[in-house]
Amino acid sequence: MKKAVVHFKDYLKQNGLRITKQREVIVDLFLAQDGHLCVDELYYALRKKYPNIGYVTVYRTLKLLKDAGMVSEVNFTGKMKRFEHSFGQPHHDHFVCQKCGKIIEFVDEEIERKQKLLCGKYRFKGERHLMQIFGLCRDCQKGEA
Amino acid sequence: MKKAVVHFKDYLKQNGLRITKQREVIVDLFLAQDGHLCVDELYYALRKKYPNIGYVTVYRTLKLLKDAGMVSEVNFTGKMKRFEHSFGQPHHDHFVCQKCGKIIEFVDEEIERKQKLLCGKYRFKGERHLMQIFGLCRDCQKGEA
DNA sequence: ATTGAAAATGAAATTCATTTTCAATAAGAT
DNA sequence: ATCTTATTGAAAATGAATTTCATTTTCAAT
Repeated sequence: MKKAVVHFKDYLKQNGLRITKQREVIVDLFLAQDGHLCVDELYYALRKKYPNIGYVTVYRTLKLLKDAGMVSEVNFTGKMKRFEHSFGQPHHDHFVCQKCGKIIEFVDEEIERKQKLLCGKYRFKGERHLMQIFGLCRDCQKGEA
Repeated sequence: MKKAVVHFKDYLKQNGLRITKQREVIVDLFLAQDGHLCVDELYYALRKKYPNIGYVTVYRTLKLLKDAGMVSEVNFTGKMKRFEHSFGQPHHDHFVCQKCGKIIEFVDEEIERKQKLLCGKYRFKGERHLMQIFGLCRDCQKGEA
């Protein structure tokens, strides 16, 4: 069993919560994806295999994963929230393609450093940051020519 | 009359739209503020002087200002949208205090440069970016001691 | 293996921000 | 002043997220 799944089950046990079929199925499928899913996408993907699973249960399970520190919410467009893995992942930022909606992650040490510098300069106690670059991804640039 | 107001009136005329009492009042009050207001805050501020103004009119007028390129929407917490001046303002980013909710602007040339570099590296055609640093503002740090 | 208390589920209802609809009103061109 | 048409404001509609609640399931104690 994957580390992440073990971590989740531990979290449940330590908090007096239960391991259910639905939670197993949702977490499995979520972890198998590498993308930035919204609840809808995950829900419909789940429905294909398990037609009785409830929309709200997907919401609730994602919230659990978030509480367990395994998932983080990201808001790109102000529309639906998206969820991404954050178990053993380093901090990263995002490119957001405004044509196809694709989300591309990038890691940059200098940005992390810069954040600390800026906080010092403005006497702000920074805890986390968020950086998103909007534009056109490689594929969508081709279609523009 | 302020430059911004003139610009707005020009925009209305050029688009066959009308200059109304409500629009004047909303734009005046919005421009007089320097903060990052949400619709609610602006609406209640307006109500004090003009109790008959409608909530929806505030929404619509902010949308107009956005279309006129004078205002930009910023999403900080995923809850209500906030609106800030963008007429003759340079691009800037934000600190967001997680205790008092205060929003502090900062401008940093290096971040702008860094964005371009990253786009080159990843072959992404960046058009705009967004950077937010969450944490504690100066005042709220005091209260923590 | 059975039981029973507590947690989880799923459907429906609710909330909250935002958008649309529409009849009444007001702007501004003629 | 008149007339066309945009605008207004209230109410209804929408869309995402959350809460409620009766039913079902888990799992620890028997």
